[in-house]
Amino acid sequence: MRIESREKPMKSPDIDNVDRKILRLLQIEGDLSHAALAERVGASAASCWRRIKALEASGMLGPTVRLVSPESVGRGLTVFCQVRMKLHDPVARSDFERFAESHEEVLECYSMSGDWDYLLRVAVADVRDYERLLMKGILTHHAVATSSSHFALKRVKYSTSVPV
Amino acid sequence: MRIESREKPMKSPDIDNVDRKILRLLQIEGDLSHAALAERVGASAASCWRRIKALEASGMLGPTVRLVSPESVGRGLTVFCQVRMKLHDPVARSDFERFAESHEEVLECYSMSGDWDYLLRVAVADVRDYERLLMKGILTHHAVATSSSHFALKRVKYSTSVPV
DNA sequence: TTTGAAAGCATAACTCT
DNA sequence: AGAGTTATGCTTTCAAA
Repeated sequence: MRIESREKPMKSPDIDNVDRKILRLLQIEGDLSHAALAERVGASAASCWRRIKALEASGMLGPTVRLVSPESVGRGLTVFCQVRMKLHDPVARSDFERFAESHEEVLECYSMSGDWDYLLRVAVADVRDYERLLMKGILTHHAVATSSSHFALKRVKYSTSVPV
Repeated sequence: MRIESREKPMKSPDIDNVDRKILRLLQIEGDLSHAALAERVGASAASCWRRIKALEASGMLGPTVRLVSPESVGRGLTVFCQVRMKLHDPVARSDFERFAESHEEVLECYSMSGDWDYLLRVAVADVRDYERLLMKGILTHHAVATSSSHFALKRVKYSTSVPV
């Protein structure tokens, strides 16, 4: 077997253009019927149904969710919080990760390279609300050393659909 | 009229606990039938149907989407890119914002307070892929001065459901 | 082996009392 | 709020590529 370095390395295993169209469409309009889907991708409804099942089984196609606008529901302030840990052992880390998991106002949490250990995206009502989370939650967590908060002035783009 | 400062300032206008339950459930399971919903929130299916229509009309309840896992589809690398502008006039800003809008690999873009003007979350295949976007896209944009990239090692939490 | 057309069955959406 | 009506989508079967 030779060492290979292709030009186009392959996007993903077992996925053709029809599958790709299905994924693209369902990421935008999750409640499309099989018939409507079939019409748009150029296949039969039954075929679409089978493909969807396969995509679900393979783990590519995830859950159906409805999006709600944070502002309209009183969560108009998004804050990014960089966190540096004082303890780096696995149990401290997983303890902090459980903290992030269990708090519904933190919508995203990433373990990061670089100067900061974690980056959180938080949706709160206002700065008062955020102050509470920071003081009584993040900064008092036994494993965190320090944090830095950055406030969003405007949400320019928010998309849940990853390119396929 | 007196100046008031309530303890519990009101979560949102015209929304009761049943609506809240509906929003919570639909954010997790967007394809729940009205009947299933009715059973879980303690109301009739018809009532749920009416409430959903009202929530949609009010703009609280947004589109239905299906989530796909970025890794399974070859977009496993998440990068946060902080951008500082060299031009701050409205047309330069909106020009950059249109740039973000039009590039499907940038999933989120926020106008930020503090040292950086924008924060982008980008989903790419690998660092080579990111380098292309950075060099041929972001850094060569006429309105940006500089940028700083931060790579996610692991996605600890990703939720699309805002607390209600 | 995978696809498309068709048919029956089940269930959900919407209306009316 | 409840049942009934219409419509839609789900699922299987069969035939063909």
